[in-house]
Amino acid sequence: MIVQVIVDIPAAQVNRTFDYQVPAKWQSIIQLGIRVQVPFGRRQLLGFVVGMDDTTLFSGELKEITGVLDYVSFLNPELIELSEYLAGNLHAFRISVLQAMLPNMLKVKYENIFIINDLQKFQTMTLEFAEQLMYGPEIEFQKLTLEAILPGQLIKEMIQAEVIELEYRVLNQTTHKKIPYLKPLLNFEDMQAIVEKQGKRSPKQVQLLTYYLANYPLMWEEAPLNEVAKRSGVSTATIKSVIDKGWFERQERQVYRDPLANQERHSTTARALLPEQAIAFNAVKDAITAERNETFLLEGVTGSGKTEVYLQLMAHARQRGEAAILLVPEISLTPQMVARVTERFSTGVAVLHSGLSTSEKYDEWRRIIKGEATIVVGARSSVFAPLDKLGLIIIDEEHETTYKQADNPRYHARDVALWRCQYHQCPLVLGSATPSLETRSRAEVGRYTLLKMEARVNQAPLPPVEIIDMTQMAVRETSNEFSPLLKEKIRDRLEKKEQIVLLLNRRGYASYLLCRECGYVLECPRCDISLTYHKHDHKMKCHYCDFQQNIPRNCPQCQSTHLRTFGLGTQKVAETLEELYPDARVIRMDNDTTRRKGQHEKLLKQFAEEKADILLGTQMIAKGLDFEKVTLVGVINADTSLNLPDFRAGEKTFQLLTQVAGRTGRGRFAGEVLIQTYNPEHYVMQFAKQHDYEKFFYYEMKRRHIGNYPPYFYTTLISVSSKNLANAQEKIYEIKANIYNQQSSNSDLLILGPSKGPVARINEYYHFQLMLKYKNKKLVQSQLNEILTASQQDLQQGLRVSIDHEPLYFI
DNA sequence: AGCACGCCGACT
DNA sequence: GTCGGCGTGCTC
Repeated sequence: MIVQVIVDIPAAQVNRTFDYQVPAKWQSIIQLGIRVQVPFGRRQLLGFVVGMDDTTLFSGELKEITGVLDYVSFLNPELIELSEYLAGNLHAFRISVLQAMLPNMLKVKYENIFIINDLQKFQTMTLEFAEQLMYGPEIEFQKLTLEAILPGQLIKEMIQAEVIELEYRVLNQTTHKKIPYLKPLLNFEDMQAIVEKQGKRSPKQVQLLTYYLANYPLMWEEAPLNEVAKRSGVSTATIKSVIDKGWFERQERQVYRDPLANQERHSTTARALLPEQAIAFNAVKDAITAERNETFLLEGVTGSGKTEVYLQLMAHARQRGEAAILLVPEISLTPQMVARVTERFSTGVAVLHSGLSTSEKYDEWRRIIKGEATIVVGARSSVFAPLDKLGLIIIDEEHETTYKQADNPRYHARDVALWRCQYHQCPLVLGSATPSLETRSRAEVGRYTLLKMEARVNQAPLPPVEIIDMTQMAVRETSNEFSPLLKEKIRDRLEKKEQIVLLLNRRGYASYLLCRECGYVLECPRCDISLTYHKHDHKMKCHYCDFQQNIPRNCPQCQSTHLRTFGLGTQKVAETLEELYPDARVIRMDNDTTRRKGQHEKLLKQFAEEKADILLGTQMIAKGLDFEKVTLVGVINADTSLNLPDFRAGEKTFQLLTQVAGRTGRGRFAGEVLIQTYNPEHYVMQFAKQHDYEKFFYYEMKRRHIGNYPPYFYTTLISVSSKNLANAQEKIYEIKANIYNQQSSNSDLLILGPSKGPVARINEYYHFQLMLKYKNKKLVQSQLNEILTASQQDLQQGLRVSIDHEPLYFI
């Protein structure tokens, strides 16, 4: 028996399968997708079985697999095929893709250990190092430890003399939670006899037996030990003594770590659908029933009830015995959101999000593998859930950039979903109030089916939006974050005891330290970017590397003491709010205040319970939250993200403004939105004011068309970085020249750059990049693969080359 | 990624 | 003469 294995080394040279022989003892448990231990060179490595073809082209002698790590495969044939497709498409290594598909717990650790075969000889040979060696009870040493203490020569000698031997270990990290169970070994009569005989002696033990007798035959099969103790009112110590007496037996049972164990569940039933909801529901439902691979764009304004449609669609898939995946952005994966799903489906729901521990995630994955969960809700990586019979995938807030992984493999969950739905011949639903231009344009040309929902469930109109021209304000006041109108409205809501949401658009904005004498701006010594002021620990920090320093007293350039922080931060605005409204209770939400796990949730809960009047925050407050007492939304600075050198700046700003505007007017109270901007005439502001996504779409499409940008062109960003500026620069020109030569006949290819990265130097690495815009994917594909293969040698010269398809950030 | 093999300079 | 530097190439 021969299998094809992908080994656990992310490098171009081994980015292919290697054939191995399977020893007879494992032939019955080997299956596709299983993890195995294989000898590779003189090491032992983890590998994934991705093929079971009994023939080999290898001319040498095949080695044998040396271990099997799983008894069930976590990858079905579909996912193995998908990994191949993704690796080729994303210019990533197959092993990286496979790892990205699986919960982290399936990653292994490696240990290189020197085993001592002959302790006596070892001790004599290493006598002069005895003190540092500290021979322990086990006669093993970590490879690195021993090498640090002993000279290489001596180690070599000992290996030669077989005094010590190097062993390569692969350590599986999977653990399974077990809980103790208790099972009586006595029958009813025996137990009765004991109770009578014991009389008043050991009353607690008698109490336990009496409990069993009274409840016969309940719990006479093995039952959870803690449960028995609780119900019978005895301690675990008592139980231990009856086990010792041989009356009972302690057993262990594997259980899943259930992250939702302590949550109360009320069941909900399907709500009646509005006409538009019903049309959307039926369209997708028909596709599910017909097993048709069709992609739908569900374009619904905030509050139009998309979630209800999702729930009913998933219920329909389940009714047919099919599984469904619902992807939501990590930030929207709140307990409320999760509860909404779990309450509708009492069982068989797996929830995957970053709040879970590695082992909890692993257990959720196992439930999916075993078919115990057929509804999967989660963030980006849940798109890989190993469901065998998929009936539907839904991506909520499909325009969100978090669906694209920022580091290798840079997959986009939307593309993965498209592939999987095609494989399963089932529909894909993309939901958003502000779809990405890529998606919306595909709906425009009929590749996706457009379903619109313009009516809101609560019948309330969308809140009126007012644009405030801040250019007038700038001259008049020094503290100009708040326009008079916004100040007045805030005061009004505070008086009415209503709530306020304030958005500080900080993308592309940071507070920096500036010398008022000479204009010097404090910069990171490792990156070409200014340091950001952090108030709570009073330090200047770099947002690209981890550099931080105290605030200097004097200007490093002119020694003047007139240093001042500039720029708008949430802390600063919070202070201003305090000055303006001393009685208002403000909750601040940004990266600093929500970094700790669970903090995000906690702050939102406080606001929901009306323990605060104002919620001030960055983008993270724009999503999902739904508080009916919020009657005013203020955007303090709408334009910071507008002027970024990014062709998606307009799209992202529009999405942000629309989203945050949707935070009000959700309840019985009418809401209102104020947007402060220095670009009041900008089309983004105007369309946001009208809540008109459609008009925005057509306008933005024209701009993209003129600029040859997506969705009219594919884009790929090639970046080179090195500590040596000249090397990086040389390499990027070389890549450009190569592409230029080989693609001379490709008239649809545009090459932009090379240019310095938006931040030219990050952590001592100089960045250069090249943007490719093209229409024919196939023509460019092979070229990019060549670059990836060549990057192996480049790496040895300290050059990092990376390829990013459809980049979302230009960094 | 590691590790071995291999080919040139500075020492016992 | 040998030890050891790290350049090149292979791993079923």
